[in-house]
Amino acid sequence: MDTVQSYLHACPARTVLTTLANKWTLLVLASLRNSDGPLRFNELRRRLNGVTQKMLTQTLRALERDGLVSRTVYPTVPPRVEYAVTTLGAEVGDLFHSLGEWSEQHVDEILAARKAFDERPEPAPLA
Amino acid sequence: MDTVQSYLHACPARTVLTTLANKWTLLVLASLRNSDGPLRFNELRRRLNGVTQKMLTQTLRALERDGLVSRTVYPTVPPRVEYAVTTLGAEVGDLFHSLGEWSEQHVDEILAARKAFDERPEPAPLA
DNA sequence: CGGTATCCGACAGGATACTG
DNA sequence: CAGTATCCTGTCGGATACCG
Repeated sequence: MDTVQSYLHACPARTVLTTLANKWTLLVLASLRNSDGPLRFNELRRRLNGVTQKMLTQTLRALERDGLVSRTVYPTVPPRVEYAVTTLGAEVGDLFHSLGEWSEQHVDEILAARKAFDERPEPAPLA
Repeated sequence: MDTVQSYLHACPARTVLTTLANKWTLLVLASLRNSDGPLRFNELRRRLNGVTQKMLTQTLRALERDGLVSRTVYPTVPPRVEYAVTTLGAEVGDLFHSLGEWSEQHVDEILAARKAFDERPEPAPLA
């Protein structure tokens, strides 16, 4: 059991993926990566149609915590908070951009495989 | 709301990630990729120290469903079932191998950023 | 504007027991 | 050997309400 734990915890890919695999993380990262300059909280919110305040905050905190996104607060009234990708965040963005391109090229095959799997007949109960 | 749904569902990267981001998926894929030839259920089970039968079965079915892993049953007694990566599965394996290498190189930075974030002091309550 | 706090339903995933 | 079936717990993520 502890072998597993250490295996899983020691696995760098999991460390990275655990943050990235959440529902909005990649979308946030992609949005920030593709914009010119930093974005404010509600700008981001509008681009990610459907995200709740809670989830956007939570996602941004997780990315900030891992050093993938920077958060800059301007102490004005009303408050202004800007988010941007860091160097590290841009690198992750590049890696997942590759994954995204592969996905676009092969998603049809995956979907077809899935369809075939779901539609395949039950093995005859050898009456 | 449906904008989100269609956005999320149409995103190929999410289609791929949703399968891959589960706890054992990458480990299974990596194990099969790094072995010489196919592996049997319990061989796989032993390599992934700590996985339960249920989760291994579930993970393998998901990979098979997406066409990333092939499952071959030999109708012998006792039953023999072999799992292997498909061409598609090997490509995904390669992509995540790159991610794994990046992770190994930068996991320290991420962990450091995380530690710094967690240890940073509360902003003084400006008494 | 940019959050925090709370409640809640859905689902991933682990433990255990049984089967062809 | 290679699974299924069942139960149970923790976490993810959405809805809603309130705050500096």
